[in-house]
Amino acid sequence: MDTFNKTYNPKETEDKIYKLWLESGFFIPSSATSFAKATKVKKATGNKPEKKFVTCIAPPNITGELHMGHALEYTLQDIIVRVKRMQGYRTLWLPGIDHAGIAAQNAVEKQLTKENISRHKLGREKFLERMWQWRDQYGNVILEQLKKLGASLDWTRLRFTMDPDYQKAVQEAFIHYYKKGWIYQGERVINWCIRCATSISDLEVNYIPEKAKLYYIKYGRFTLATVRPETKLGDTALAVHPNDERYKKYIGEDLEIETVDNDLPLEQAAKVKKIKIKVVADEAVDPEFGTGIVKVTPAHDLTDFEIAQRQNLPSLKIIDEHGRMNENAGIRYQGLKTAEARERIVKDLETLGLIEKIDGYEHNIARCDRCNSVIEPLPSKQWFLKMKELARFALVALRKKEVRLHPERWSGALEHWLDPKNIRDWNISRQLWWGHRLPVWHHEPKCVPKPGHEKDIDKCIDMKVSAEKPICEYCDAKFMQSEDVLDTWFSSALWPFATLGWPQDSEAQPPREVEPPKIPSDFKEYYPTDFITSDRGILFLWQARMIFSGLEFTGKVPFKDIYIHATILTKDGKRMSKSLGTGVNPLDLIEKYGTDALRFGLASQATGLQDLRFGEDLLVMGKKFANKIWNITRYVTMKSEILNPKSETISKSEIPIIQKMNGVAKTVTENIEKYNFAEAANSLYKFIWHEFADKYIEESKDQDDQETKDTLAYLLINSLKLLHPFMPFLTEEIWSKLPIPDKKLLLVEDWPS
RNA sequence: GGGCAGUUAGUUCAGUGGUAGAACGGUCGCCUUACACGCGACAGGUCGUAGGUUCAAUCCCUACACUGCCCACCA
Repeated sequence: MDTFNKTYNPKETEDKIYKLWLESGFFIPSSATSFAKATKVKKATGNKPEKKFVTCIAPPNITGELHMGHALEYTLQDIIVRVKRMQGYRTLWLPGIDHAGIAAQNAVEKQLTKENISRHKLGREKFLERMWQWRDQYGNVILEQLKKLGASLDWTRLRFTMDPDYQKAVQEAFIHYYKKGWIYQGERVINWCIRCATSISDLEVNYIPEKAKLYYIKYGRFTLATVRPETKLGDTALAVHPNDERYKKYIGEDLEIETVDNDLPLEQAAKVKKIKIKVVADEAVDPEFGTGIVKVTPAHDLTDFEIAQRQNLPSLKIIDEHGRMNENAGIRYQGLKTAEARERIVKDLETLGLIEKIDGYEHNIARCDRCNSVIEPLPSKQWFLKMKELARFALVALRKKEVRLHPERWSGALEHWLDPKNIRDWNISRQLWWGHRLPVWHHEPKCVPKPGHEKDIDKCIDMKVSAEKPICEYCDAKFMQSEDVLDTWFSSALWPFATLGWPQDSEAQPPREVEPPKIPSDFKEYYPTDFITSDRGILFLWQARMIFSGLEFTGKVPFKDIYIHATILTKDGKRMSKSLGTGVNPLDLIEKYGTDALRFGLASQATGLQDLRFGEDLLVMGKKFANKIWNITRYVTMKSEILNPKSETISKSEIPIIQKMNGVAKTVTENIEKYNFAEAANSLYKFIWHEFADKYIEESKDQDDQETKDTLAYLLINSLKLLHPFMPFLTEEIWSKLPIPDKKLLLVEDWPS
């Protein structure tokens, strides 16, 4: 009786098989290994300590939907996980999602805009309700899509970065750093996104080349060039290079210059006002650029801010958080947006003859990574994490090869970023509502001591950092929690251990009076992890920060190997983007070709390159290959009614095709271990199609002896095993139909070695 | 400005110090009892440019060009 149709049909197979896996419980590490132990014939490895393999997922955002980058990433990770599981490791792959602070908040704000509501109108509490609604509605979409991909994740351990336990871990981390003196609050010039109305870190700024005008403005006897004339109103000095012979004699002088009188209202014609401005010397000035003189606007430029700190210059803030000129800009410009103010001031300066010339100029504009608005550097009170020590820890671990990057070249990039010479303190506070609120509490309003405590007013502290809401002991007033939330990446940085129960389950926990019930601790059991893979785009944002966080909080690197996979581009080498219409939806491809074809196609292109130009011909190949295997099975099962998997004599025989098969098994294993997925996939393809099918099957057609039948069975069984990590659905489906006595799921079969 | 990667058949990519490979596509012939999502065959490349090392270079070295990415940001 033929239980096989002529062609393989992924649609009838995939959901059914995934359900079978879930019901088996074998994605849960303990059940997979205990099952294997119970059923396996005792091997030489029987007495050795159990091997573990843990891999760390890059949790997708709650705004996420599966894209090609995910498809590649999770396919490769699943390949590793499935191989390890078959090799008998106790294998954990823990799924989860990230709350994605700014990205998720922007998504919900967009939704609100459509309803004509602003988040401020709604209020923080109501807005957060909407956020949680969003999380419930869309948060798990991508996880469902991961199942379509066949990812063998332990769903009983699903985590979210805002779970109650996770929130505690984040608080613990913040308080720890604070107590160490590594977290501080400071008024500094930071990157401010006008639209998102929050500060952002250096890594969240994109510099995009744009055409602008370079204005040459007269400053007394000098002329200097700027692209932002409106910041002239915030100038507190002029700076030159200390060794610039042209200007040496003016250093330290108070220079009288003519400028526009900004105390006159706009309605009146522009008038000249004379002011004095100091000339300072600073290394940061490039004598070659423009006229070699820089106007210093400490409040609205990062470099100028640093010059001002070195030279002890005052700072004058003239632009507010909404990107408008404030009262310090004078009544003439107050309230104008920066772009309007620029136009206006240029007009005024021209009227007064203070503009020498205007050139075309191309320079880099800072834009928000999340919403593409122009970034306004602003002085702002923010929280920072000192990076010097943390970066040094990570650097040492990298140099000692406690963490390895694959391909190795990425290690250099990471080391460069972590170099104490380059690293800057991390701005970890955000003026958002969605996220982990800082465990920082302010005494508001001011303390009014209760009777008997009048003398203690000096002891009262304005601010406390703690997990619990403090109450003032002198006035009984409750403290108010900081409005700010933490940068999403602060919590993501704790992912590898916070998901495993840190800090509750770790040694770091303070002694308890009553011993808690003994429950197996995931942290003790599964930390540190072995492997993580991700896109190169978050190497600094995420991997770097996980490394130093892991070292700081657990004393161990969070993973041993980082595999940086290729970025998927269109066939023309363009970025895949939904908004540009160049994106490809993996779910459409699964619909058209089947998951296994997608997985195999992607894996066979996963070389060490940094880009992967994606075309559907790969999937055509994968689909044809899936069908080929299906039909090989049909042939083999027609030839013998029962397949004997325990063909010890066959595996050791001199038959050339068997030798080749064993060689391929070795090649595949080695290449997967080296993350040469393409090589592994292609050697399998070549062997199965061109050796097994084209040659051996053709030759076997004239044979009917037992050795031939056993050989066919051996080749098929081992091909299916080796192929399973790449094409799990197809191979499991075939396995379920094979006439093999006492079989279990292919998922937990022994890996050919 | 600094760093990294790539440049091989129509396309996407392998590859090796000594006659250049795969997949997809193309052309021709085959419904051969596992598979037409197949079988058999064919066509198609002075391996980015210019030097150098070598008996010999697509592969090693140097420079250049182009493409892409990352870091820094210069007013």
